[in-house]
Amino acid sequence: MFFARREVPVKTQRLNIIREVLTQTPVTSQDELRRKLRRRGIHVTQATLSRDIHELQLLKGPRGYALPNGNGAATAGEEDDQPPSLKEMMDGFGLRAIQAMNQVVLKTVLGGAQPVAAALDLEGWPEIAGTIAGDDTVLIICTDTRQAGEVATRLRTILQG
Amino acid sequence: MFFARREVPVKTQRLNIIREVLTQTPVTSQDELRRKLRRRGIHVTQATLSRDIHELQLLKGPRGYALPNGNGAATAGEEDDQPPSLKEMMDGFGLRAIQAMNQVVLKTVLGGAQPVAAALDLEGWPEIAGTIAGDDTVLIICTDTRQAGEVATRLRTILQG
DNA sequence: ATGTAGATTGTATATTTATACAAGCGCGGT
DNA sequence: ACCGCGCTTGTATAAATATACAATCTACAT
Repeated sequence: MFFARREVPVKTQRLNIIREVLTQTPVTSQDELRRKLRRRGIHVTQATLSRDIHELQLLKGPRGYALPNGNGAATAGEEDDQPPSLKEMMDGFGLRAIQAMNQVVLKTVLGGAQPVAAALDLEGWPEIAGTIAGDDTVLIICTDTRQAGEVATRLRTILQG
Repeated sequence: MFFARREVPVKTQRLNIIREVLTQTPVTSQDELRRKLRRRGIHVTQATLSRDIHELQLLKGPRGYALPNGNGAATAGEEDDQPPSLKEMMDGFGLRAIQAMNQVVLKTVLGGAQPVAAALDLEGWPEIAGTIAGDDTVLIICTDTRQAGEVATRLRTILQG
């Protein structure tokens, strides 16, 4: 018995073929995928496919497995999209916070409003009913004036830390 | 024993809350979702959630369940024209309405704010002075606090019916 | 009221997916 | 050579998800 020279990691090759199969035919279970791969000469178990699917970050919906959105290309890429922390965003973009009745107007660098608002939403502060972001201004709506004062203070603290 | 009057399909309400929960915290299993709903007073079994998830066409990826991409509203339904009704928009995108003084903050699915605001403008409710839409938030400005309360209530009714 | 059809849900279970564990392989250092 | 380390995989099984079936419940017509 001898083995063919291994120029390419078998696994990588298999991952590529999996993606190809998915663009061609719908696949609704790992076992179905296993059978389809077998027809192409690739013989692995369901367990391996489970791991492959996880690695490819495939999504499973009612129509079966699908490639991750858009940027499907980057294979081995592994940077986590950690939700950006509010502090980071504020340090990077935030300028100042001004209270106005039950609202707080947060000025940012041009283009910074959207990301700051997103980070703020993610924090889910209870005082905040919602935010709306323009280009360099985030409007923060609080349920009442007192809460707005609270929020403004806290934002200023972050701005200075 | 008597039953509360059923003004609203319990199911629709639950579906809305599921979507909201998903925008706030990651959910990696149906049982986890079940526990999170229970904290909000909704008590159903895993089997029901499995069916709900299928109906919402949620996607499951390595990070857990996620809302369907962008145009999540358009179901298998074919006909789409006419003036988009507010109800349709709310069913498709709306999450919840929070009153804040003379304003109402309406949270929506990401990308849903613009269409919902447009539909709202089209209705021309007299209590509403104007609306501003971001990505997932519509800010509704009313002429006074009382009117805002009225609007918030009506929006919630639509969300549940 | 009574009946019927369609929805909705829970229970129990089948199906599907994830993973703990151990075996095998390839590679580099000793 | 041998050892050890990291990576990959299969087996067996745990965990998660989907579904058949039956019980209600709702709406609507009789």
